[in-house]
Amino acid sequence: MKEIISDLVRQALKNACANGDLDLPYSDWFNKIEVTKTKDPRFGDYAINLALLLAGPLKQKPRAVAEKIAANIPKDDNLVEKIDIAGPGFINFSLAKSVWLQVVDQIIEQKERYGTASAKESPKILLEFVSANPTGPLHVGHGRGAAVGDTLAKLLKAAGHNVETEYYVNDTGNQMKILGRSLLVRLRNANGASIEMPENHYVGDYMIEIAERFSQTPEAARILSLQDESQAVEECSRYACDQILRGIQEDLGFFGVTYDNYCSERSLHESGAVEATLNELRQRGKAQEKDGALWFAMDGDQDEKDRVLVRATGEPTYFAADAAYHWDKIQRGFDVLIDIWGSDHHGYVPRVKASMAALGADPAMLKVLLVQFVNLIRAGQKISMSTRSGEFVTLREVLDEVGSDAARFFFLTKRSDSHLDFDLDLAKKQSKDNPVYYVQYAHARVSSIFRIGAERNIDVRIDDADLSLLTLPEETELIKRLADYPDVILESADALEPHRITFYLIELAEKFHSYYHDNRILSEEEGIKKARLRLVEAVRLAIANGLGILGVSAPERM
RNA sequence: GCGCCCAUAGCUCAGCUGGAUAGAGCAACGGACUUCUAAUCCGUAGGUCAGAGGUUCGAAUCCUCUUGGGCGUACCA
Repeated sequence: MKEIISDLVRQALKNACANGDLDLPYSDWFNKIEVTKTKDPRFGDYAINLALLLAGPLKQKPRAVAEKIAANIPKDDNLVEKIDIAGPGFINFSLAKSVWLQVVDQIIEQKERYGTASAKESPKILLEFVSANPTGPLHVGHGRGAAVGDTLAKLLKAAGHNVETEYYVNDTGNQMKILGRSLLVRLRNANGASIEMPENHYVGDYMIEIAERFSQTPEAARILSLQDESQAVEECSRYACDQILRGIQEDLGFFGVTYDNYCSERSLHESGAVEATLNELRQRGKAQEKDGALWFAMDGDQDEKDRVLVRATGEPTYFAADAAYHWDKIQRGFDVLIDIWGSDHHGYVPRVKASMAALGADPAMLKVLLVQFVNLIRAGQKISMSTRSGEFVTLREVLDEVGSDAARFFFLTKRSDSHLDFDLDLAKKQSKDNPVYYVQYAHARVSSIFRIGAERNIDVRIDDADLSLLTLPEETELIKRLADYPDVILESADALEPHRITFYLIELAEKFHSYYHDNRILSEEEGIKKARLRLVEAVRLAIANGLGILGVSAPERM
């Protein structure tokens, strides 16, 4: 919808330049046309502030500039009902009624495609999220990352972007060794030994289950008889990692999250990608030996200090693998890399960007979304969580309690960069307090109107509806909100802020519930009935599409 | 110490990338069910946008400082 306005203004600028009304200092003003929705209906539907921006460079009064722009806007009564100049120099547009009515037709025609932009060829985006270490089950914090990531992927696709999703599996390194040793100890103890679990090892219940399952395989017996301790640890590690990763995938599947690709850290080592990256850094003079280790040389103020790539023991650090991983992403042909990380990793961002710069890539390619922690609230109290003691609430537990729909929706009720209080009691509540039900209920209500109508042998076909019968102000208002949907998709995709969809849906549902309450859809009057049915069907489609992006179901009845 | 993020109604949060008189929802108070689902709706009240400067036509939004929270600051991942 905003595109319509900006097209008009672009045309107006062109005309004004041609006829000498305006002497534009820069041609790129054409791109500075920013159309905003107005807050107050007195200011029309949309507004531009271009005259205020141009006033300075043109050395003219904003209102005078506005007059000149407005005078050059092509007249089209089917499009624009009214143009006003207001306040310090805003140009306000009121669109013609017919434009709004067409929105309804458009939604009915496009159905699930409404709000989606046509696919673009480039840039290629790689979206990496969750990537939790396969050392234990996902906890709620990962759940938030999963909800944000998966929704963002759907959102970017809807906005026409070319995006792939990926999970990076840290299946090597110290933590994997500790994991393997944790399993080996359990295995041996299950076979009569009584070894104490070393400090900082994985003691969670899930490890007991894995050990029990493992001990029933012939593999376990073979490993127990191995003389080579490190090989036994290695094999245990692989088994545990495999089992845990499978569990993670199961939980994610239950949460409606799937990936286009999994990338294994071990494979980066085995394929020589890590070594190649280190060599490249050496050649470029960005990696130097010191104190027996290989250090990454940080340029200027990229990061606080140099970082180790290869330990004195000869083992590469996580950073080395991650530098290789991001380099690998670039070589796979991706133009934009989006990583979603827990906010506790924020200090890591400059490091990875520096590694990209050192390899000759543009660090701006990488956009890191930091997702803040989740506090679980029950009965008004925070549930304390600490990873160290193993006292964390798993994603699965939350899903089992509140369901995937409520969980996904709740994770997206806040911007990802602020802390989220997740109220378990609220998420289960079936009332207006709970925004998930509120939005889903709007969808179910529309569905039920059609269902009931059909049951009562009422003609509920909407193909021949005459929308001009929609004369109530709240009907126009509802349509205007529907018309916002494509803009919301584009803008939230652009800002990488999926939570905007959530808020949009709540507002749309509010408008619908209010309209529904005051007006009978299955009206006695045939024409009005059809027009209203067509309108609410459009509402239903918009809600279904929005919920689809959130990965939340749109039930026919509740 | 240094760095990153955050601070908006009693509570939980929006605020469309610097625009016009800062908005919702809870909670509080007062109303609406013979009707297509009351899992809903309508109304009232609630603010020094943490504080102080600065930038400009214009600031919750940008810059500096202060205060108060979260996180980070490993040859861990």
